[in-house]
Amino acid sequence: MDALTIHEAAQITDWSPRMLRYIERAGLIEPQRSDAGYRLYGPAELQRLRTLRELVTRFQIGLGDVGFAQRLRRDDELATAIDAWLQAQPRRPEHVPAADWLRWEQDKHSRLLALAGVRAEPATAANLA
Amino acid sequence: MDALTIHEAAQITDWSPRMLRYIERAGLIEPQRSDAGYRLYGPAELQRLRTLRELVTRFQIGLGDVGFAQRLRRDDELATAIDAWLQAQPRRPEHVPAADWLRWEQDKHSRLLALAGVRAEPATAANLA
DNA sequence: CAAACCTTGACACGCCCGTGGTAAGGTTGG
DNA sequence: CCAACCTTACCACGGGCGTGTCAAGGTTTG
Repeated sequence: MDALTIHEAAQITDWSPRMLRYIERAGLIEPQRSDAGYRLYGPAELQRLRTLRELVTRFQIGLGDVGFAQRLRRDDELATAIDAWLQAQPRRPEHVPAADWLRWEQDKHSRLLALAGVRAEPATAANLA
Repeated sequence: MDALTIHEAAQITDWSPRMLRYIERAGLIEPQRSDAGYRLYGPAELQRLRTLRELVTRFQIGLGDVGFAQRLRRDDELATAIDAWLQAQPRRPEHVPAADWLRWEQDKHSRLLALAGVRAEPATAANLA
């Protein structure tokens, strides 16, 4: 059997079993189930779990954000509406708004991460998948 | 002067002054400032405030979600990475995952909205902008 | 058959989000 | 000049997020 149980999968992907269930509930990674209902993580799921960790730590985003991106890609009406709204940006010639937002977004975890010494490796977007 | 102060803008867009400042802090709508630093909301900002309200109430999303979409559109590396991750969906033939996620996402506000009697009008995505 | 897993559900905790309020101080206008 | 606005900076508060732990019960395995 090349499918791992939740504890095994957790151990080698550096998540907790709790978080694996949470990630499933968020609709991000839904493993197969055995006849008795046990979660079975195959190689694909394991890889996905590892890259998910990469994603959230490297860009300082939450699982909810990834879920929202998924919803964006699934719900065309939502994507179109948001796109339309964002496109109607007021002409702001030499203002730099992205930086502000980024700073605000990242302030959340800044101290925590500084303390934890988290240092994102310069992995390319391509090798993330 | 066709630019409104924060209270005036709040009143006619049905936000609170507090939320207008919050929205600005989130990098979503940043009005001009007068010499003394007063926020000045022009017609464009007012329209954007109204459609923003439409957006969040109709799709049950948060300001953080809109901000994240904005970040997605601004940060190409992030967009590429997330896209790559989402694209690597495990082949799941007859499973319907989107519904679960949607339900989970919407459970947050369901009771509140039900009580408040919020009823999204079937506005099209196009007329939202 | 007992130990060691697994399941779902619940309680807890600290921090963030959306929101309101208030205080201390600057600006505007009659 | 004073009332009525504006600014930023805080405290508060309910609910969500990310996480751990525990209980009650079913499953797998030596």
